[in-house]
Amino acid sequence: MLFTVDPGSSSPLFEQLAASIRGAILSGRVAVNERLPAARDLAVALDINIHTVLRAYQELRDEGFIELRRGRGAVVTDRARDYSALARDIDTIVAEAKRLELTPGAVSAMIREAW
Amino acid sequence: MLFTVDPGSSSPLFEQLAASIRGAILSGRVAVNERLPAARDLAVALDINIHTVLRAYQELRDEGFIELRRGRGAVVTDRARDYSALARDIDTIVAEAKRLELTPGAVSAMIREAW
DNA sequence: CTATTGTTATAGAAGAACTATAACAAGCTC
DNA sequence: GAGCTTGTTATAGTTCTTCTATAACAATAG
Repeated sequence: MLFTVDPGSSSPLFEQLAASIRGAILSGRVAVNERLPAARDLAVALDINIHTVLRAYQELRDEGFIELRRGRGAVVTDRARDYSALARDIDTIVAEAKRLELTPGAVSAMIREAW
Repeated sequence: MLFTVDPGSSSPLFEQLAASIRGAILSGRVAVNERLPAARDLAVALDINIHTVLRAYQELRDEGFIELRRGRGAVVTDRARDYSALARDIDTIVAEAKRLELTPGAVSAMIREAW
C-alpha cells in the first residue's frame, strides 16, 4: 500500500493519513491529475472508517493539494511545482536539528514561530 | 506576558505553552540558568490549570530544555548552544514554503517524513 | 439508467485534554 | 528547626476530539 497509518501512534489517524498522502504528492510519487483511491476503498484497505479517510481528504483539499468531486473522486491538483529546493533545505534542517539533539516537535515549533 | 496560549486553537494548551517557552529558550529570550515562573503563578497568569502548565514543563524537561526540582522551580539548562545556523535555515524554509503557498502543517509533516 | 463517489446527518463509544482538590516531598530562607 | 515555596502524585469529574457505525442524499461517469 502506498499510504499507511499507525494505529499505535499518538497523532490522530486522519492527520497521519493526510501527512502520508501529502508526502506522496510533494515527492511526486503520485502524479498530477492522478486519482487517489476512493475513500471507501482506502478505508477498507487501511481498516479504518470512511469518515476518517474523508477527513484526511478534506484537509488536503483545504491545503489545495487535491480536488474532491462526487462520482469522480479525489484528484491531485497541478500544485506540483518544483519542490526540490524545499526538500533539500528540509534535509539540511533535519540534519542540523539532529546534531543539536532537537525533536521534530521542537523544530515544528520553531517553524511556526518563524512563520 | 512572555508566554502565551490561544484557547481557540485546535492544538492542546499544553503543547502551545511548551512551544511558546521552547521558542523563547531557542531564541535566547530567556537565558540559561534563568528560572521560569512557578507553575502555580503561570497557571493563574494564563488562566489555565496548574496541571496543564506542569505538563508543558514536563515535556520541555523530557526534551532537555529545563530542569525541574521541588522548591527550586523550572530552570533553563545549558543546552543553549549555537542555534543561529538552524534559525537561518528555518527562515529560508519558511520563505520558500510561503512562496509555494504551503501551510505550516504541511511543512511540519514534511519534516517528520524526512526525519 | 445504473454504479460510483463524495457529502451530509445522526448517534454512540473511547480516549485525550482540562479542570479541581488535596495531600505529599524536596529545597530555600530566616 | 520553622515556615514557605515549588514540583510531584493521586483522585475524580467534565468537556472535547477522535473514531466508528449506519444511512440517506447528490453529483458524476459510463
